[in-house]
Amino acid sequence: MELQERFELMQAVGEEIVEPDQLLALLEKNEKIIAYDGFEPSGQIHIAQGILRAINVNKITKAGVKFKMLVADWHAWANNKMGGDLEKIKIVGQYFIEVWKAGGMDLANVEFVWASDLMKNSNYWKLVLQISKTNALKRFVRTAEIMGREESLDKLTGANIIYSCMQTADIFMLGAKITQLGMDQRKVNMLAREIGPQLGFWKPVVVSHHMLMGLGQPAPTVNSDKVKRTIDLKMSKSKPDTSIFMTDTAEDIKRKVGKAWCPEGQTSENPVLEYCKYIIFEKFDQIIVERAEKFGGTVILNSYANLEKAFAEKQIHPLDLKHAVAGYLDQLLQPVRRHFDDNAYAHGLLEKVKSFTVTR
RNA sequence: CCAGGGGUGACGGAGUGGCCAAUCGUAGCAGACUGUAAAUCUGCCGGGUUUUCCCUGCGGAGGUUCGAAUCCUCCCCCCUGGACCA
Repeated sequence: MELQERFELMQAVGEEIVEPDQLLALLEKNEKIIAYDGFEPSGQIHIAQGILRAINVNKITKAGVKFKMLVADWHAWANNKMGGDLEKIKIVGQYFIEVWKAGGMDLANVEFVWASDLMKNSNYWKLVLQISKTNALKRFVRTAEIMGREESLDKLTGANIIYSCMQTADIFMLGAKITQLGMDQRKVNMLAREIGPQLGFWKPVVVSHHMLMGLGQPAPTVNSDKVKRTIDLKMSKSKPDTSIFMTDTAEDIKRKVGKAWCPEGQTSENPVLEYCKYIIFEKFDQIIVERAEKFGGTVILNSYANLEKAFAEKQIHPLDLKHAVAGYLDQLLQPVRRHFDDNAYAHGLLEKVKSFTVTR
């Protein structure tokens, strides 16, 4: 594949790339490149981590980059997920892997890595310590948003500081020249760029993907910072009715999409349109919106741009669009549901995960 | 370790011996209204399938009292300042 084409695939993934010319240089070397993303097993997995993650991984592996999916069990433990119960976290991690395997990800160049295995290497903890020594405590505190935490000395624990150092160490232990996580993870990735060379490693290229927004009404805009806003809006499993889980039933999807925030004619911060753009048009060539004759009959939109234009001009009513979106999402989730129905191992995992209480 | 302040339901935050399952706000849920959602209005919002009924309950364990979220004792945790350590 041509260099330019590979670069464009990466650009399609990166809402922000630091820095593009360094990415280009990296691709140009034509050596084996590893990109990674990490996940705290913290409850049910939603479509942003499932479908969107698969779409992006597929682009990256298509560009000739190997992808490592880090199951961050110890990180989740440090961050007190699943009540801080490592055994539960590991079960959730196994469930995550089952979802990914069934969720349309091309696995040929994907490797699943458990954090608890990664850190069996004693160099891991040596590196964590080295990293922790590079900066004043304050600097690590400022990365709190990667854990979904406030930058508050009262609320963070020592484990949260270790977490930041671990996540930085992960990059180098995995050999990741590209960190390909969500926009909410940029602070640690930036830290890694800064201290990688100091510790004799490389400066990873940070390719941050878009964060899918939740279905609920967006909070009023408090700060103008774009990254903060993204994080405010992002889909969160702690609000179950504003995120669609990978194993939701058709009824769940209908209900959740039906309740979604979707002002007529408004194209910004509109989750229903956003899912069309980032998911449905990535998977289908067109969206068929079925409508009663009195509302104009069925229409076919063959690109997101056309849909957005029609919606802005109020030619497409939110309710009709919602029906269509729910249908397409349901189609995409069918194989996952089927896997969890047919496979006894996967089914058992899901039942367990559903029985666990999610903690923030 | 010492002194002072504090721990209340998903969160914020009242209540300081009976009228407290616990004011109020937010979130959540249900309904009404809009061809969606939102806004607005109404109801619910610890559990028991209805209840003027029962159970659980205000950090934990005991105690005083006819009666405790409210008083006492011990313990745990958090905050502020200090001591100790360096």
